[in-house]
Amino acid sequence: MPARVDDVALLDVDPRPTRNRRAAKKSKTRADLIAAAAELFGDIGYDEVTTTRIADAADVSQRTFFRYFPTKEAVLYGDMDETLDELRIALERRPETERPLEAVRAAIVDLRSNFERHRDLRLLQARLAATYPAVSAYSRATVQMGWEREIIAALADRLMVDPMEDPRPEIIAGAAMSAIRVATRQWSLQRGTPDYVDLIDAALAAVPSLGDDTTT
Amino acid sequence: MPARVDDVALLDVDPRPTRNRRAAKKSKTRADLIAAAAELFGDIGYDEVTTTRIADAADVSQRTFFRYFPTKEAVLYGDMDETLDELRIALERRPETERPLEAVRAAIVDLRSNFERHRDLRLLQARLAATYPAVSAYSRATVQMGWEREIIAALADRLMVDPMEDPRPEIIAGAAMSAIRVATRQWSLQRGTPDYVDLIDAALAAVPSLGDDTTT
DNA sequence: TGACTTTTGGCAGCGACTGACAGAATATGG
DNA sequence: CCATATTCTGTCAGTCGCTGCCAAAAGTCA
Repeated sequence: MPARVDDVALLDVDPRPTRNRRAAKKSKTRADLIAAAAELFGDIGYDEVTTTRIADAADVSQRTFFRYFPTKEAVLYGDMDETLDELRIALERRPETERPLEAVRAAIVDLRSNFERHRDLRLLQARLAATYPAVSAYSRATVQMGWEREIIAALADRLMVDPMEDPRPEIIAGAAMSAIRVATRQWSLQRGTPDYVDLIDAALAAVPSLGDDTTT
Repeated sequence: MPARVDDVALLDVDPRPTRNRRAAKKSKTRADLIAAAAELFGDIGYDEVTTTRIADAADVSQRTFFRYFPTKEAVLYGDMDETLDELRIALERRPETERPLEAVRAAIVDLRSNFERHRDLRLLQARLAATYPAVSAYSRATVQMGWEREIIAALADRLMVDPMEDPRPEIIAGAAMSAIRVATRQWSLQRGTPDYVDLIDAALAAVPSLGDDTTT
């Protein structure tokens, strides 16, 4: 009696208000929206999918969609906040003795588990960014800028300088982001066959002595 | 009789179809839109001005506005195509013997006349980009990406490499763009008092040996 | 259970942007 | 100078992303 399974599941739901059903429901809705969006974007394309359609697929109203994500682009990069948190932590963990660029490189290698966790989503993001100008623009202006901000903050701390005055943190971060962009493009074009982290690692290795304190 | 002046001006208009009245009218409309937009943006703000309002101020319909500019942001950066052309030419003029980053630096110094020509517009762009996320995003995703593309193409030519394979052109370009961004921010915050080109020059000087062929 | 807070849906609306079409302006050949 | 072909413009109607508002539903806590 397979129907039983559902019954049990239904009965399993505590009819009494559980302490944080709200939080659970919210994160479920959020995950549903991200999943629905990813599937629709993958199947149909980015411009071709409306926010209403995504909301319908996740069984919420369009109004609710915009309570969870500020823009249509944001739902495609639903992993961003989490990833930036991990990047920040990875950067903080690097020993002070490391040279700036080496610290960035090592921190990104530490994100390997994140990359694997979101592998399919990353491939989709890269593919859509290569196809749709709106996605490309969002990636540059919001996602990559987010990464850059974290890197700049970490490097400014390390070098003990004000990043508004000393251009070096932003320059190193810009070079690193360029390397990451190249690696991501190569990875996407090869549909994820080479290891992503290895590609980034190799691209970052092409950044020369940049960031040595000896240049001060 | 000051009225005469107008009469003469009116009579001066050749009633016969001049060979390129169209082209003249088009460039006038374009210039009018840019000027009207700049004034409104400067007085009221970016989000606060609608495209219809800009079109009205330039005495055209909103539909016509969008025949001249693909987006509202584009009219604020109406000098972009012209500037990118000048940047490309300046890069091509650099002798092959120059090291990559030095060529970029020198090419940008050569744009001094462009910067002076569009000084007020540049200050406005920088100010609005610091205030309105939409402008900031457009600046990053479209304007700065345009500069970067030119620099990458020039460096790839110089180094005789495929920029899709070798990450160095994009890395050097990314570092240079970061330096330019820092300089632009400083220039904008100081309301244009220090010379813009000098600031960029100084920021670019902070980019270390990056781009030496010796790193190959 | 009942009062309180948070989340949701529906609606109405704004503004950026687009396709279609008809009329005005302009270029071109005779 | 005129007729004709070409290009540009305004108008209109429509789509879509996104927002404020309010009332209903769901969840929390005593």
